Amino acid sequence: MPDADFPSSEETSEENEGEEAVRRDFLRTIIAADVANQKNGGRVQTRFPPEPNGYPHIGHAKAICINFEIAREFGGKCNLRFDDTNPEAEDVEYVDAIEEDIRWLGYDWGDTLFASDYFGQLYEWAQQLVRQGDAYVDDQSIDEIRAGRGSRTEPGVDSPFRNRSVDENLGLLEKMRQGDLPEGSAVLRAKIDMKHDNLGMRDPVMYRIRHVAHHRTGDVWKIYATYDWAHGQSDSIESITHSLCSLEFVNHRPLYDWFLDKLGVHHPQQIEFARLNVTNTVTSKRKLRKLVDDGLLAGWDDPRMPTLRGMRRRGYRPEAIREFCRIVGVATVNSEHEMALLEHTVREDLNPVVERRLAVLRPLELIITNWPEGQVDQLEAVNNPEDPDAGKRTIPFAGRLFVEQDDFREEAPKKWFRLAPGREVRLRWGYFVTVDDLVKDDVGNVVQLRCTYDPETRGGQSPDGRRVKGTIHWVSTDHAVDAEVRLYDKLLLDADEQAGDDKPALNPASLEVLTGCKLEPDLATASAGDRFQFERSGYYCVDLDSSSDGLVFNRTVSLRDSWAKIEKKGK
RNA sequence: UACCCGGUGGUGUAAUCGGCAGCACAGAAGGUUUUGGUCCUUCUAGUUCAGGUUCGAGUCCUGGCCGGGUAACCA
Repeated sequence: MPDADFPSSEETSEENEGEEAVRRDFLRTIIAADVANQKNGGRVQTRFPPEPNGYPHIGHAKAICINFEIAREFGGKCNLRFDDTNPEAEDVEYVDAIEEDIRWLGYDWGDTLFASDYFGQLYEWAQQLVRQGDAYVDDQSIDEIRAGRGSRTEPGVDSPFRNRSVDENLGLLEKMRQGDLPEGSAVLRAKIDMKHDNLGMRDPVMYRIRHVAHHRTGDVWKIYATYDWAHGQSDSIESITHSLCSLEFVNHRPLYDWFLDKLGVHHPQQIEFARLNVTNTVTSKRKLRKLVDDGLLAGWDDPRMPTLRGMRRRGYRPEAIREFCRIVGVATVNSEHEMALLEHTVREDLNPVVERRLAVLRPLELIITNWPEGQVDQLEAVNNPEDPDAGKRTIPFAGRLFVEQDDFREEAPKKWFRLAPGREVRLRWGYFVTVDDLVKDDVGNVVQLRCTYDPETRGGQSPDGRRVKGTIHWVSTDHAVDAEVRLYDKLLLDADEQAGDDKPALNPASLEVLTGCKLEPDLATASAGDRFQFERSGYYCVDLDSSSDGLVFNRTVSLRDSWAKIEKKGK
C-alpha cells in the first residue's frame, strides 16, 4: 500500500539515478560513454608520464589524481611511465623522487615503466615509416630547418633532402643510430606537409643525434626520439585507452593521431584538460628550479615550495591535497585557483585529527601577584574537542606565565576581548585573571603584566556565573620548553604569476623565523613530522631540522582569524 | 593577427534531449562556543555582447568582443 510520505518507487529510482549521474566532469563523461559503448572492450587504462627532470608540484598532483582516480573509478589501471627521451635534461635522482612523491600522495602502480624501454620498438617503427615513404633523413642544419618551417603566417618550404630514396634514408638512419654521424648533422623527420596550417605538422623532427649517455640505456643509443615521436607510441605499447594531458598539447593531437594511424597500431585517445594554477605561487618546473638555483629558497623541499615535498615538509597531509584536486574539478579552460581554497582543505583535513596544544610564539611575562608562592597546579586539558577519543592531558600552571604579546593592548580597541588594564579574561583550562599593573622598560615597552587571579575559577568557570568574553593561551614560565617556529606566508607578492616573468617578486615575509617561543612541556618529546594545532594560532608540525637540542616547528597554516578582520575593518 | 582552444557570481566548478542557473571557496550579517577555531543559519553576487532558430537558449546557429595556446633537434 502506497504511503503518501514516501516517494513512489519510480521516483526513488529516478532520484538515485540522478545522484549517481552527479557532477561528472567532461573527462569522466567521455570515458563513461566509451565504456558504455564498449570502446576498447570497455577497458580503461591511463598513465601519468613525467619527465624525470624535476620534482612534482601541486599542478602535477592534479594530473596524478585525475589519472589514478579515473583508472580506479572505471576499474582500470594507471601506469607510471617516465618520459625519459632527453638524456641531457634528466637524471635518476628525479626518478626516485617522483616515485616517492606519488606514493606519498597515496597512489600505487605496478612496475615503473620507461619510454627508454621502448627505444628498440620505436626504432623499428621509424624504419617502417621510412619504408612507407612517411619519413626521411634531413641533413639541414637546425637553423635551416627552422627557417624552412615558415611562420604562423607563411607556409614552409620543402627540405632539399625531402625526396631521398627509401634505401638512402634507411642507410642514413642506421648511420645516425650507430653514431657515424656527428651531432646536429642530420635528423629524421616525418614527411607530412610543409604548408600545413598547424606548424607541428610541417615535417616534425622524430630523432635527433646526441652522443651522450642516457641514465638508463647508457651509451647504446646515439639518437633520441622527440616527445612527439615517443609519446603516442609509448601510450600505444602500453595499451593506454585514454591519454590525458594538458591543454598545451592540443596542437600536438593531429600529429599524435597521424603517427598512430600510419603505423596501424593500437590508437589511444588523447584528451586535453587545463593544468592547475594557484594564486601567489609558481607552478612552472623551470621557474621553481630557478628559485632553488638562485638560492632564494632552501631547496625543493622548502616549505614555501608548492612541490609535494615542500608541502609535505610544511605539514600538509596527502588527504588535503587529494581533496583539493578533487574539489577544483577539471575543465578545458585555463584557470587560477585561490590559495585560500587550498588552505581551506588543509584546515578541514587537520581540524578533526590533530591534537591541540598551548604555545606562546611571542612571549610576554604575566605575573599573578596573589598566587601562592611555589605552588604548581596541574590543570586538565582536552586534547581535541573534535575527537573525544583523543583524551585529555594535564598542563602545569603557576604564578609566572607567558602569554602572547598580541593578546595584550594597553589601550583596548573596540570589541577587544583580550588582556588590557582592568580587563578580566580566562586563561585556557585555567583561571580568570585581571590585569592590575604594567611594568615597562626604559623605552616604554610593556615587558610584564601584573595580575590577580580568582581561585574560584579553576578550570575556567566562575561559580557566580560571571562571564568573560576572552580566552587566551599561556605557558608556565618554569615549565615551558623553548622552540624555534617558522612562519610561512604566500611565496609571491602578486596573485598572478606574470607570464614570461622569470623573476617574480617574492614575498619578503614568506618566511619569518621566531626563536625563543614557549611551548607547553608536553611538546618536548615531539618528533619530526608530528602535527599539532597551537590553540588560537594555527596548525604546526615538527620540522626535519628539529632535534632534542632544539625543537623546530613549521606553521602549516594559520587558523582563520576573524579578529584580524574586525580590526582591519575598524581602520 | 595563420591555425587551434575557450568565455557561467570575486575565484573555481555543475546544470540529462533545449525546460526552475546549483555547489564549494572567498566576502557580509547573525547564532552556538572555555580556541575571535570548529559548527549552524541567513545574505551578497553570475550565463561576454548583438542578432537568429524555438512555446522555451547557459546549452543550437551567425557575427562581434575578450582570453589562452602554438613557429626546440624540450616535454
